[in-house]
Amino acid sequence: MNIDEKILRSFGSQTREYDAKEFIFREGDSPISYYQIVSGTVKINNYNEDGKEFIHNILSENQSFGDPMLFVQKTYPMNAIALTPCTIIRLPKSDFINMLNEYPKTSFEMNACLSHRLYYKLIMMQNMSSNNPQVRVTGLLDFFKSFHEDKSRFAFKVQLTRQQIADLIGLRVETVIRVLKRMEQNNIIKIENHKIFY
DNA sequence: ACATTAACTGTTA
DNA sequence: TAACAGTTAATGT
Repeated sequence: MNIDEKILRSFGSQTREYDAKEFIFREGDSPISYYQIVSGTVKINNYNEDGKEFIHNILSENQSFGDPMLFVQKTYPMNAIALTPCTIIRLPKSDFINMLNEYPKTSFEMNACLSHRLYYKLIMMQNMSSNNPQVRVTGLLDFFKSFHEDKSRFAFKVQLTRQQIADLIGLRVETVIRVLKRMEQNNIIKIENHKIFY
């Protein structure tokens, strides 16, 4: 979701800076705001019982996060953590609701955005239930490429580390490296000085 | 700090 | 039992 900053400001949004590694919200917190990234990257994650991290998503500029929680009376089931120093616009929940009421266009776009996420969540779930690691990696790359304009082959430069890819699909780095190497051999991706093109 | 390789272990198709 | 993901550890960029 990307809402015009002017509109957000006119409904009372505040801009705030976050340091790298700073929590923006934690599991169990009550949702109080709409969050939209102006600059920097944010990860949405969980830690399982033995402390292993699972990353749900990694977001960058012009993307929002946590917004589904503004429509249900629940606490966050995940954390949002700044990966890099970030500038983030925050719009309080009640003001966000006002905005949706007064600008039906933003409300409609919100629907489209949530639908896109729901669609890819489903696709990712199907891919994740595969024990074939290449299916999982490819599914993840498809998801991140879906935000990219140029759909042609090798046009998308993946901005994730091998470790982040592993944490996003529940595999080990070594496995991710092995799979990526095989995918390069099969001409599915291109690797240029460690950077992945899909 | 991130990526790669190698050698080994355990699981499973 | 051969393949292959995870583990550990060392090494490379």
